Amino acid sequence: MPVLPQPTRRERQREATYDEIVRVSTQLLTDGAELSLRAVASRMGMTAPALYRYVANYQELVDLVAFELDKAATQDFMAAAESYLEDDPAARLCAACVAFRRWALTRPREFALVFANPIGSEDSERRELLTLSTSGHYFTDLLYQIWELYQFPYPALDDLDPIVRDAVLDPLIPAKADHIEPEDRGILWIYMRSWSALYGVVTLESTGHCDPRVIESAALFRATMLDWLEPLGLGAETERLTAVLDAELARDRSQR
Amino acid sequence: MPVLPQPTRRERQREATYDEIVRVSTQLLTDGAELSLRAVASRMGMTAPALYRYVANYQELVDLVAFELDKAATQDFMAAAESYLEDDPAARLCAACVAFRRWALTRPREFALVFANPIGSEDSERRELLTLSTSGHYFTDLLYQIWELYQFPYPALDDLDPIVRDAVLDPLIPAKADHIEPEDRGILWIYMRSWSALYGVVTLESTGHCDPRVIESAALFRATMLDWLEPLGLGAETERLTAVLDAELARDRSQR
DNA sequence: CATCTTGGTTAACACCATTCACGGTAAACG
DNA sequence: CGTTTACCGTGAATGGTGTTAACCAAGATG
Repeated sequence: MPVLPQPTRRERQREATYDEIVRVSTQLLTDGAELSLRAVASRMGMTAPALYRYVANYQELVDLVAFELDKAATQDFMAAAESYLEDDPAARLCAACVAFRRWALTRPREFALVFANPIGSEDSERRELLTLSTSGHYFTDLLYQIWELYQFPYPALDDLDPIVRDAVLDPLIPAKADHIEPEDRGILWIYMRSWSALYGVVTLESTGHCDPRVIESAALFRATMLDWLEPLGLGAETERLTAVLDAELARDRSQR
Repeated sequence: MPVLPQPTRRERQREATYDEIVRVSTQLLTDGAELSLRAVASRMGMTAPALYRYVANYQELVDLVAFELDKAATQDFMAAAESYLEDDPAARLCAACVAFRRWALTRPREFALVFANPIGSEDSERRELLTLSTSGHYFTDLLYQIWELYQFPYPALDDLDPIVRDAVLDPLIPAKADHIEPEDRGILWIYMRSWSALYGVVTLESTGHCDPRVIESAALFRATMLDWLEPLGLGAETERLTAVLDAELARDRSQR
């Protein structure tokens, strides 16, 4: 029944301006300007009310841009990871995490928009969009690859809090979980735990609620990362991965 | 030279309205309304421009309110802690952390204002205010009390990254450090590390970037807390403190 | 008493999101 | 092909925001 032959001219036009809205919005942010409907419209040579033909309200625009920023940032993370071989997911994860931190430090406004944007627990609309987060999928995937290689221990379903069990079986967070066997979903618990640790340091640093010298030295971030090597079965590779971490962090400092 | 005999009538008046501004502002927030100069002024029976006689701009008002909210929240944490004996700082820390989480979950807007409010690294004005944060002082003090009792290991100054060493010797973060001997300042490193872990979970939960069921179950928070018992020399008391944690968390659930 | 400082006012500017009534134009349909 | 309809933009208006400038009255000060 659903026939979608070819997008009609009008549909193409609509999608084009839709894309332009997102493009201009992100551009606006990276230019250091405020994100506002008026500013976006004005840059497109339109008036603000016209944008309401494309987004329901301001918040929707913000969410849209957040999604797009996340997608673009993930490309960065992937690029950083690809400095290392495909069969070395541990090194790739280290590089990706450093890239994540770098992004959070160089673009604090964008970081806050994507990762500190408050989401009401009842707001199912925005929850769904959050679930699609590209970076979340990428990081879970990296973690899964590490597990395939190193078989780090994870809790059995029965050992999990029943509510958490439901949560890992049918996750409402961004996670590429479809290809993980239900019995192995305890891996997602490890993901949440490690993610919350990484999130803590990086948010602390990005928002500046941290001694500037601690940020400069990256010591807190580094220590947190090292703490998580053992639980991910990477204890034997500590030396090698520390080198990877330090190399990536050094690249940061020289760039700044 | 500096003579301050008694505050003149005008000075008292000024301070009174100043206090009222802060009081009305926090009230506004807890009422669920937006914090705006106009709203504050209107509630005080004044006009917005008058407020500029007291605060330089909107951001300064926000910082002022953030400071005040933090102070009030700390009173909550202390009250929760006082359910346990003064000579049991470990139990008190657990209770305070749960209270911290509870506050972050019930008042996400206030939490974001205080703990996710971005602070530029060059903005020394706001940095100073941050350094005075009441909650930070309280938590460092609790941690120090635990150290006095349990003597958990901490890095020697020489083992610290030189930059971090400077940071713990002359901290730019909220920390009650004056009474800690310089050689013992490695304790502050433990503080930063444990704080960043706690901060990660709580921020994740408060902003909603987390599966709602994980929040409901408090499993992530609980696991993070338990992980930090060992490094704080509380490994032998795991059972007792787990009970404390669960009791406090249970009180949360019943209240909601 | 005259002067100056302080703390408030009103008016105005430049933004912001959002709604509504309208019009033109391009697609869709008979 | 002509007519209708749906879409996409407009301008105008509403009510909100922070912020500045000119002004003014009352209290403090010489």
